[in-house]
Amino acid sequence: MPEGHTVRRLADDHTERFAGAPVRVSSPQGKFSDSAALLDGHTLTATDAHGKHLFLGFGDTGWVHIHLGLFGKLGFGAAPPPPTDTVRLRLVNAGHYADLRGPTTCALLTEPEKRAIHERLGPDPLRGDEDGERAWQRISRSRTTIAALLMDQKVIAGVGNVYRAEVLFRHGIDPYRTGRDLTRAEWDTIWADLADLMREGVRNNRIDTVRPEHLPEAMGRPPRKDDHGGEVYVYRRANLPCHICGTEIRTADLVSRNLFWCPRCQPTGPSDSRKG
DNA sequence: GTAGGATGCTAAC
DNA sequence: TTAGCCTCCTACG
Repeated sequence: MPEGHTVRRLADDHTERFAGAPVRVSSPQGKFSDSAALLDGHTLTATDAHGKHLFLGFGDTGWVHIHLGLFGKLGFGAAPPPPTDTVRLRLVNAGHYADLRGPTTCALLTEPEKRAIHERLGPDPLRGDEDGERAWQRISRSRTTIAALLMDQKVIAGVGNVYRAEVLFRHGIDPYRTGRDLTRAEWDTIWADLADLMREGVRNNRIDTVRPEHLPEAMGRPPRKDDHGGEVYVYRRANLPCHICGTEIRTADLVSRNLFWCPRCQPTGPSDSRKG
């Protein structure tokens, strides 16, 4: 269940558990066996995260590049259970194991190959090395909707379907407005808010976007349970009442992902590009 | 038991 | 624009 905050967290998890000592590396499933053999017994020397891409560095041997995709998972524990045929990559040391299942990508890369991946990704709000300027250069010239731009990893790295929906709600922005229709001030606010939300996501290992004053307790309503673990305004709340205004949350398919928004709190902008 | 969806992305048409 | 990747979980009979 990975957006950028999860991947940053996973990088830190690997550092805590495995960095600085030799690691047993295997691929019980077999699809990563050749590379695993090259890495087995080597020391984890570095980890890195950029957007939804995770990198595990093994000195001169190279970088393991992991992308979880939609359903990849990394599981940690103390003593490794008997491996099953879905475990693509297993790391083991004296006190820990990590099992990788179902990733879109698990490959051994050279340093230049890793660099090439960074170069095709947009700025990541969780990396301190950039502000939102590079993203704004693309957004301000684009006729694409802001909802689609936020999901484009070349524009901004690490935002997924939850943060996309939630950040637009938090700033009352109609998801169908185009990039070029956005003001600089609106974009700066979105970028800053994403950085805050995602940093909190790293800390808590879940996505919470509801401001304290809108929590059910503060609104005099019974506590609720969102099934993905965090408190959100609109994500996966289609046809339920908006926490703020009570209007039914709407949903639509946008670039084959489910979009959620409140039509009242996120009123249609001046150059609405909604179809149909 | 089975179908379908999911916090993602790419290659091919 | 569409199919494909590849795993887990839920909803539905």
